Amino acid sequence: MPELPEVEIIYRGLEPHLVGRTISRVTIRHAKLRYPIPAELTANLPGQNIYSIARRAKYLLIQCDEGWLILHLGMSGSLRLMTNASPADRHDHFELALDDGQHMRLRDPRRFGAVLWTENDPAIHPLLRPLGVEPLSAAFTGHYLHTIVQQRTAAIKSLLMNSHLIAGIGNIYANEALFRAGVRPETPGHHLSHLHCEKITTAVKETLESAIAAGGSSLRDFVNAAGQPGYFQQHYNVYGRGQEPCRVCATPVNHSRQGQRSTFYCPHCQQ
DNA sequence: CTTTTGACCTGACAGC
DNA sequence: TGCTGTCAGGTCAAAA
Repeated sequence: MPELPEVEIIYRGLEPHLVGRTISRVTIRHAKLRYPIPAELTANLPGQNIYSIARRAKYLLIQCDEGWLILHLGMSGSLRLMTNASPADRHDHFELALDDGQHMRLRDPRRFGAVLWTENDPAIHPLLRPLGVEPLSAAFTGHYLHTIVQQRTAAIKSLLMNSHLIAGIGNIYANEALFRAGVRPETPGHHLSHLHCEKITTAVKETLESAIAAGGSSLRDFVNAAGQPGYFQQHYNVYGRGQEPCRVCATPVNHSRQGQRSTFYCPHCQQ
């Protein structure tokens, strides 16, 4: 479920509750996620203080005394904080108990998520080091996008979703951003002009920022939420709207498949 | 090097 | 009520 805006909201929601706390207990119920959860966390994390939290792409980074806990929610992961720990569900795989009695619980039915540990700077972790630019950072400019797509034949949607180029744009927001930019998802990278790239970077930032802003309103309920901020009741322009009329021009939205991912676009608004 | 495909998992839903 | 097939918000490794 989590795309970048949701991970950002989770990060903001967790931050005030975790920073400054001490980990009192670690429970691993099912270690087989995308990578095995390191068994030694159970012994090594308790007693460590939490200094800071950060987000990089869709990874959540929790800085402790002796290293960093790296979390990824995959396709179906969710995190929630609770004061009174209810009995664990069969998909509740990992849990941190804090010194103030709160519990942070990871649920992930499909188990594509990850819980990792590193004692080094997470930026050089093998999974994070190859990541490209953060789409919301000042480094993600039309000029930058143009330089990377210029010599590539792959579809712009695939390029936007390539985390080694731009980190953290998932299927929903790739579709939505390209609608906002007025660019067809299957356009080969090297067909895009500098102006196209300016429009796309602006559209990516605006789309992500508005989703985060919409999610911000549910932030207040984060602790009590059932761990499912959902997609903030986003109303999408094209994603999931195959055959439905475009909100701008009423042309039926086209639904196709690129790679093995669903692609949606308005044949009139996106040329 | 770039691009595409397969794999990892479970659950929800449509259709028979 | 099953059963089967398809699809789902991610992303790495291997193949082409």
